[in-house]
Amino acid sequence: MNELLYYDLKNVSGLTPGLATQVCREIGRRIVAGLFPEGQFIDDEIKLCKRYNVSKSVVREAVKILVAKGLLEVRRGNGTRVRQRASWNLLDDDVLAWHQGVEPETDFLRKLIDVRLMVEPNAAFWAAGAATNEQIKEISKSHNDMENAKSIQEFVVADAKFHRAVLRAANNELLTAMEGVIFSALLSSIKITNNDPIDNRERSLPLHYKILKAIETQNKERAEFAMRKHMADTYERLSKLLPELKSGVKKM
Amino acid sequence: MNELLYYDLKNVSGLTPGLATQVCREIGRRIVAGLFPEGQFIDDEIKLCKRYNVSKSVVREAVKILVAKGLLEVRRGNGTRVRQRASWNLLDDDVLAWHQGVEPETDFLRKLIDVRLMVEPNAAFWAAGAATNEQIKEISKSHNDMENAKSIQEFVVADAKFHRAVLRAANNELLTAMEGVIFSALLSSIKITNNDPIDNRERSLPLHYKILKAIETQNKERAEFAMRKHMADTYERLSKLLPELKSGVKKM
DNA sequence: ACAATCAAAACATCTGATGTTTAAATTATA
DNA sequence: TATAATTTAAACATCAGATGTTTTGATTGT
Repeated sequence: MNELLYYDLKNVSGLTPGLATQVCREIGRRIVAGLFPEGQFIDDEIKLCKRYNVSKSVVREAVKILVAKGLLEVRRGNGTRVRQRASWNLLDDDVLAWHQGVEPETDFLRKLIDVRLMVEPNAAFWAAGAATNEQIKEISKSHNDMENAKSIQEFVVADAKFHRAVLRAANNELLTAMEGVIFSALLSSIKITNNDPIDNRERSLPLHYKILKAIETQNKERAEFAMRKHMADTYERLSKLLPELKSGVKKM
Repeated sequence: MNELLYYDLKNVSGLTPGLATQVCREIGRRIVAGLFPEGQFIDDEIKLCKRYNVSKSVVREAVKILVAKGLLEVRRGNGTRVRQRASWNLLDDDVLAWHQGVEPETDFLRKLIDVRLMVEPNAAFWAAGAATNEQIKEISKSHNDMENAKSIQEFVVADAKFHRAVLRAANNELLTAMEGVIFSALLSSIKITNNDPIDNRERSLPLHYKILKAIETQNKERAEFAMRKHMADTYERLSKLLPELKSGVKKM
């Protein structure tokens, strides 16, 4: 399970979470894992206190967080129930992180990649037009880290940081707020390609290099095209291992 | 301020929010309005209790929610500070709603529209391929409501619901999770075009009709094109009133 | 100067009391 | 019997205050 890696990328590994956060994650993971049918009531506050050995205030804070993320709905005097998945804040970092604990669902992975396909080529386009030297350096550094990675995990982390750097370079904070989608898609993908005989690095490194160069030379169209090419390649590689993935995908 | 309208669209107007939610919104609005420089400490729990006349547990729950939305960062023994804007969950419904209370910032509106431009044409494309009869009916109904709207507000609400219906019809819950971006962009736009002599309805209704028809006839490419056309038109109309808007926009 | 100690500020957690709301069970009535 | 009013139990909401832990910075001693 790559949830921890996800949190690493988010730089939240440093601070020790309080009890409320811990309980929140515990419950959140269960919900995302699909242990509760939509609309089902969860245990009441008192039972949750006993189950997790914490006081009522801790439970209440944990529940409030989950309500804020759209996973729970509290009705006074009635109880607390799990909201339908369509109401979840699926772009929330925690919610995406909790998906990492579940067996990668092909359908969800496809949706993640579809969103990447919508967002990232455009992000590359704008990055080529707007990136600062600082931001280009960040992209370049990540590319370097990909080349020098000594393990699959190191490679994935560098890969994620590369794409995050491109997103950030587009200078649109709404795009930056979507970086979780990329992390989630990458971490899910790696579970599948891990055992792939084809070398992930050999194939994707040159594609990343083209993206980097296009952004460095401020060639917007080429940056967009290179990113789209890379996405398509990712899609294709995954589809070979997961034939179900291909349905409904827009072709280049 | 259209924050209330935003919440209406989200169907959260029904349930009365508890004190924690109220305090959370109060503080959240101030943060989004930019009343605190990034990194600034907010009042400590005790002061917040006094200021809002609530108990400590209420304040703590409110703060926990704001932490969950990325607006605040709590450090034990130290204090609670406002995180940098780049860390906010800008796609969170509340965070977007709170933006409605602020004077519409041209720069942020441009970013909102840029994201719409990335997402919605693709959503229309997929909707044309995957929409159920139920979903098409929803789109059609919204289009009807746009035609019959008796006030600007009614028109905007119907417009928002049209676009939401298209998003939902794409059958990708990650896209649905972005509907807030559309609401926010629409509500901000209306503040600008409200005084526009050009009739908003006359110009955008036929464009919406084309989108609807393309989805009904399952013509993906045409649906995408029609949506892109509509977005471009919106952009153009806004740009006439706000010349600053045009910078960095990708042309069709 | 430098290091160890101490104290104040601020958040974290626990406990238990009391208020409100909801839904369901009960009772009263037509 | 069917319906309306009432009561009650369950569950969340809020408050108050006690105690613990962490951080920062001031104090103190070498």
